[in-house]
Amino acid sequence: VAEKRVTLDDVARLAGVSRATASRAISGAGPVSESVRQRVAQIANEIGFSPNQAARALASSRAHAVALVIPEPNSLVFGDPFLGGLITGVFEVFHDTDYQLVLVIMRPDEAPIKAGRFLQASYVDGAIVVSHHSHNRPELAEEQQPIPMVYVGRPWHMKTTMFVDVDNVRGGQLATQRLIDRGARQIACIAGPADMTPVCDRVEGWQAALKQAGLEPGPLAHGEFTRHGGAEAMTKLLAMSDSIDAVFAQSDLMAAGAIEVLQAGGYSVGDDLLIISMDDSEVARTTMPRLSSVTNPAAELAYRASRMLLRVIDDNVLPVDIRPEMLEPKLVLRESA
Amino acid sequence: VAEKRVTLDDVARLAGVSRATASRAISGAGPVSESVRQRVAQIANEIGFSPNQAARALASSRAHAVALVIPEPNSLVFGDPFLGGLITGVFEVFHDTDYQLVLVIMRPDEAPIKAGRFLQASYVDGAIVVSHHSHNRPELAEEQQPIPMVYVGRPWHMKTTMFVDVDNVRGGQLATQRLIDRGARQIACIAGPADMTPVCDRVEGWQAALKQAGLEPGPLAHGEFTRHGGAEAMTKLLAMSDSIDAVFAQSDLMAAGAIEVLQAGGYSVGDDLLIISMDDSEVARTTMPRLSSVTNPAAELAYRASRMLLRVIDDNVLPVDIRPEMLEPKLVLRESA
DNA sequence: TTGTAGGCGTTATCAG
DNA sequence: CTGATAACGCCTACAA
Repeated sequence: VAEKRVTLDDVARLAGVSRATASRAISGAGPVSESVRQRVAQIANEIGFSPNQAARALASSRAHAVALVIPEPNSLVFGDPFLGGLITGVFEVFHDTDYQLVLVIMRPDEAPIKAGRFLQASYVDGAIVVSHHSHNRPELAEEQQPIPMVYVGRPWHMKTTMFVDVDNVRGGQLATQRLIDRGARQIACIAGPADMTPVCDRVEGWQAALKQAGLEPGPLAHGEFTRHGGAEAMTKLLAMSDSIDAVFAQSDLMAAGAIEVLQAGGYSVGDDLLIISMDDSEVARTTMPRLSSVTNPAAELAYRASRMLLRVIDDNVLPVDIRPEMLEPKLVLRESA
Repeated sequence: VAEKRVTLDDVARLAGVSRATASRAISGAGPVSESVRQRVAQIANEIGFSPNQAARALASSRAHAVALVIPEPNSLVFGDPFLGGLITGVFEVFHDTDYQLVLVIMRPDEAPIKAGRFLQASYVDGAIVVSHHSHNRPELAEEQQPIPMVYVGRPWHMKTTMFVDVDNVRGGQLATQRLIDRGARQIACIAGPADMTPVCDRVEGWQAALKQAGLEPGPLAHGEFTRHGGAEAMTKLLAMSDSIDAVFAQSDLMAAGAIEVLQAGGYSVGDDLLIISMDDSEVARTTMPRLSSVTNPAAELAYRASRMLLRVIDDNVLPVDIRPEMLEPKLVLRESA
């Protein structure tokens, strides 16, 4: 377990070249003759050399790693299909690069200092931040950090243009309009936490669609982006009004929770009462009835965010030259509405 | 974005002490007078110093990071409740330590070299490996790596004692016995990939219970540990025999897939045909009917594995002095069997 | 308790 | 194209 590590010196000595040359040959930077490159590669392989990342990072002042920061509790991270798709997508992109992806999950009860310091510690060359709430985590603001940061979901303070998002206002409109088209008159909304921009935007879209149709805004309830949060919100809504005929839920998981409550209450979902959600994840296809849903393209957002970050840290594009990217949501119809 | 980094030298100078003293004060190692410690801390905080991890790692030859290695495709990782619970649990433990957890997801199509080199690159001080298949990934064998490795799930080659697992043979028995007790006579098994020890163990338990009850072994079908894998396996089983009256599915997700197939085929699950699974995750509580399931305590396994690793890398316990830990599975009854 | 000095394994800047 | 040589920022005996 404790054999002496093989270093670049060993490779250089055995290959009969200087350490500098061996370094160039292995890192692929700088000019090296083809014969030397091959010999060095051969030897490195034989003796099982792998460059010490710490030394490399120290000397080059590049960590060859990026962080994916999620300021949410663990259980939420691994239960939510949107976050799952996002994480998967980001991993997918960085698998094909030289960067190691480090998943940083911040608990709400955790001192801001830990993640803040992490980002400042030359541990990573850049970061992607998702699910950003407003009030907490000031250390996640771009101007606080020495490394480039890309946000998934429009940040509250628009000092940065480095973000990707789906057009959530439009998403809320699309969903609500569908309910209106199906003849619903009192349309409620199950929203996520009120301190996230996507949540506010979707509420705005919901209100806009209702207004345009000349309908009164229905009741609104906020909750966590979980099955349980959706169930609780639905319970609240039923207590607020007894004439709801449709619900716009802001995530598939919340809709699934709401459906359970509705069915327990004797409603026939998709019939007495319509429901439509947002995400269009796997979950939308496994509820009964299956959910009509507005897309929230996790994989595409992940791809765009990753590319955006790589443009800055790899291709030296300046952050000020980056334009935000906005994706169009689409309506996917199934049995629930 | 590009201000000069503040280093330990800056702190030392401003505090009027040597770099060595500043280092001791900040890392908390070695003797420092209380007054100096406070002054240094104060200054460090004022000028926003955070130690460069690369330099620290290089000098101390400790990365202050550990890896959680999962040799499965992304989609499987973020869809499976057992893996989700495991990851969550491991994060939970390391949140409270000084170690940064790095999640390493290996794709099947990925060159072994990438992960292997990663583990050798002094990137991490230890690793936890889960979901280990037999044929692939020789680089995940402990003797191949210079760092301590703990396995979740008994490894194929028993050269190491550093593993934690649930008693899968017992789990298979418990599940199958329940079906027998309910009066089932032809009991099929939906198993995970045949190259994983937990899968083989559960099959063994299934067979043992049947044999002891004097029943013929029912049909067996392998598949991926996914909803889809379970559905496919169930389809195969139905083609193999038309008198199955119960199924032991090796994961909740597989059982959920199987249920869909059965219901589409007109079976009344929990009535005509009993089904029982293993994991006892959230999924078991959201299928219709809800699943009877044998526990596979992800959080507890995560906790034990993490502690085991910490004993070796933090408390200098020798790997040879580590005993494997085996958890007892329990039967949880619901409507499906 | 504190300071001095050497080294951790690479990369990068120069000459040659 | 190659080889010295100096960083990179911190830790850690060792000596004071």
